[in-house]
Amino acid sequence: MELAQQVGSRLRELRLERNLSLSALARLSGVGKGTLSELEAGRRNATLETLYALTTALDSPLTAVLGPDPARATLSGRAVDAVLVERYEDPAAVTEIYRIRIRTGAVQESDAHPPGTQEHLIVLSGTARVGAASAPVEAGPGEHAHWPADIPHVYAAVSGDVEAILTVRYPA
Amino acid sequence: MELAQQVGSRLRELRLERNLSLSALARLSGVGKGTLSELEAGRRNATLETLYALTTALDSPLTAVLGPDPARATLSGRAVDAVLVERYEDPAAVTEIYRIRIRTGAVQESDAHPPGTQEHLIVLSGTARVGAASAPVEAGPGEHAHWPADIPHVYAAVSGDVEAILTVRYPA
DNA sequence: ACAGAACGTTCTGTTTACGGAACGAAATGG
DNA sequence: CCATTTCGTTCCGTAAACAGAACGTTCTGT
Repeated sequence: MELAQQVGSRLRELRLERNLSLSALARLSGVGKGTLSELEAGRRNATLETLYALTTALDSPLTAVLGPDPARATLSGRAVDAVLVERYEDPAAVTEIYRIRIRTGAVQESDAHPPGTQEHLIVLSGTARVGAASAPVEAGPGEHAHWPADIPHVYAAVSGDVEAILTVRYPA
Repeated sequence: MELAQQVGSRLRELRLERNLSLSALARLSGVGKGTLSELEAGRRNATLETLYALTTALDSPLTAVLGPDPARATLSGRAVDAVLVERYEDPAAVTEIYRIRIRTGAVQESDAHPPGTQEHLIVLSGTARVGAASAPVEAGPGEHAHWPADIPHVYAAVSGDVEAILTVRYPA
């Protein structure tokens, strides 16, 4: 089964990253050697208890062997790929944090968001040109930009691909 | 078993939130009625396949039935509580994103981090006074502050508790 | 070169998670 | 007011996940 195979290969990856032999992990976790062998081969649908014993021995969260979280939405546009890292709702506003990459050679325009929306960008690498469509600013590695997003705004990479953290905050 | 009981009660919560009967969820998910009954009672160690069928029918990520992620480390200091939201490693640096709250009435001092470390703060609510110990700055809701963290620095809340997003980036 | 240990896979018997049927209780409706 | 449906739990036979043993193979060390 496909799910079992995905879990199996992730399990094997984690084990090898830690330079553990299959036998060693079996001993550490208290899981049978044969069980682990077949799990890694994707020939078993593990029980939660078994998975928990293994991930605990691997000092990993249980989620490390489950697929990428489908709730972690990804948005792809002309020049920007974004993956949602976190989303909070508080009484006043909704805050979303994205890990984004801006590709060179293209400009992405975004229409106005709800009134009061603000965006912050912290650049990790590359140089970005972002902000209000009428007055974009540049931000290099380690720098920050901030603009109102309730008017049309743009994202572009000036030099090299840009890795950055984008925070969007809009009234509830 | 304790793990099974936690999963069971979360499963029941999710089902009730959606106003589904146990029988209806069993039908939707293709899981046996008896199986689901005993799962919710915490009397079974579910198989991944079964859990996946159930969470899919509930339109929830698989992680919704697993406990809170223990990898989400929390740090508590004199004035600051921080929960790690995300951590990336790239060839050049490590980036950590925290959701933090700064309590009023106390000042937290932090010693110098590794050379080259930078911190960014985006304030969601309240007014913070943060930055180099020798030259802190104020940032109100929606504002941003940025300082080198390889020297002693401070965190304080000027008015009301401060909710904010803290990004720490230091060379690998 | 050979003994011994450790490796990962395959086999074996037991336990248990599974789907479905059977059950009594509560809700529904004609 | 009784017939029918739907509810959640319990029972049952089967399939499979489990721990541990047995196996051949590949390291390790003397």
